[in-house]
Amino acid sequence: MTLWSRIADTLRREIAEGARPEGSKLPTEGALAARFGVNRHTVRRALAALAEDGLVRSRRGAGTFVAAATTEYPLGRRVRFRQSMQAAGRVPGKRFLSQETRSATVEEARALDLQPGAPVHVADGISMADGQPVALFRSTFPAERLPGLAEALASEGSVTRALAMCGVDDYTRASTRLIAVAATAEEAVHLHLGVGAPLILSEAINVDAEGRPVEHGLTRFAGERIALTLDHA
Amino acid sequence: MTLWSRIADTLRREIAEGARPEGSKLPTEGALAARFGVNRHTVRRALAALAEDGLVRSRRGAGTFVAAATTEYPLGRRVRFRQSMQAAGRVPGKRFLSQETRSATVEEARALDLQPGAPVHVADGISMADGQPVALFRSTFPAERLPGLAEALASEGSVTRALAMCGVDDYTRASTRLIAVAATAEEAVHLHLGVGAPLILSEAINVDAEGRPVEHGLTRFAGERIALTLDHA
DNA sequence: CCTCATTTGTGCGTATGTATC
DNA sequence: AGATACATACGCACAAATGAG
Repeated sequence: MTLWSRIADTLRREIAEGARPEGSKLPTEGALAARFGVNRHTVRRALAALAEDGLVRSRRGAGTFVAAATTEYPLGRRVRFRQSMQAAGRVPGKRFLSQETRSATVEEARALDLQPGAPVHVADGISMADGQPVALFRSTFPAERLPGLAEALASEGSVTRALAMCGVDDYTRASTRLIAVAATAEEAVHLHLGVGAPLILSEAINVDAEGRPVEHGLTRFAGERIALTLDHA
Repeated sequence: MTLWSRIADTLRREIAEGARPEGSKLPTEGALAARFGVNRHTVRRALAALAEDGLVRSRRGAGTFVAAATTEYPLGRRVRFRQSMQAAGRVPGKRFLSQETRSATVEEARALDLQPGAPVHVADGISMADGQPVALFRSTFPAERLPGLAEALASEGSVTRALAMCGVDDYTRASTRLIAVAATAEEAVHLHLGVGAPLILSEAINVDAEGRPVEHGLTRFAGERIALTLDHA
């Protein structure tokens, strides 16, 4: 219909067809204006529409870039990052930022059903999809119940496999709480987002087959790169 | 910071404080430009930001109007329209459009775990908040397991109470699937929306305490009047 | 470290189209 | 039919952030 919507559709198709891969830089607004024979404002209107759909992201002084497609992440009683990413056709990745064993805070003790001050093992890290960071996590485990977990986490790089090595063959999610928060400066750096970008903060408790808590997970998802889906089956 | 964001914030607060009630018409773009001493384009940028947040809606030739506040509707294992609306400070309402008992389609039979062709009771209706339509629903029940449901629905006007009269004291949601659709002409009429308005189509299965399906719900929410929230605690 | 060209973001002025009342 | 009001589009100018050198 309108000029700007035709331009937006043209760019949309170029992105969908793969001619403009994820992360690639679009031509400058001026160049696009010349290509389509319109004013720069008209191009900007088209780019605003694409940005609203989450297809592109612009950075002042740098340019406009094709955003990564959002990955579907189902939330349910069985939540496995690795499997979910593979099901979504992405290559999962994980990097640990730090690990430590210390006394539990009041909140951690309550979440894990421990005595206050009991030892817990805490791991911080980044979850990635196709090499791009999509979430920051902090996992807290009851240290006394899971001896050798620190080494297992480091060697396996997988929560599921590390827990299996500590005798926890299976675990399920008991609860999930979701709130929206703005990215802090540190979070923004790790997730390659701007400060204040919307994050989904997920607080989860995973329990073993007997219902005893084995992990307290605090995950901050990059809201625009991950779509959470609910399936309480 | 910017001119347009300051103008947007000013208008946002006027709306939040109730100085500009729902449905009221904002001053014309020209009038706002004069009031803030800026160009009309700057006012348009501010109004675009408000429209993106869903706070206002503009109609060419008519003006810009304050949109009705969205109602929060939590989705989880226990989903009760009446209670959720009351919790959100709204007066819930329900109107049945039609009811019939017939043979189940293939999809309905699979959803309710019935033999194809088994009798089902189907109720169509409108859900309202503060007298305004917010959703169209179609509930399908296994007729053989719930004798007398039709009369119960008609007399009680509540799914929860009607099921209770049929011996289902409690039910929980087993699964929810959400997709976005455009409103058909008929849906638009019932929901007081334009044709093509975005709807959220929710397909849900509710089960009794033993896990047997008791209701298959197909609900079309007016996307701009209801915000679905997920909290499966 | 600083400079500087590049690129997006903001803002104003103007004109025309088009739906609404 | 006419006035009003929003939608689109062009042109110009400057600010602010980026990134290369």
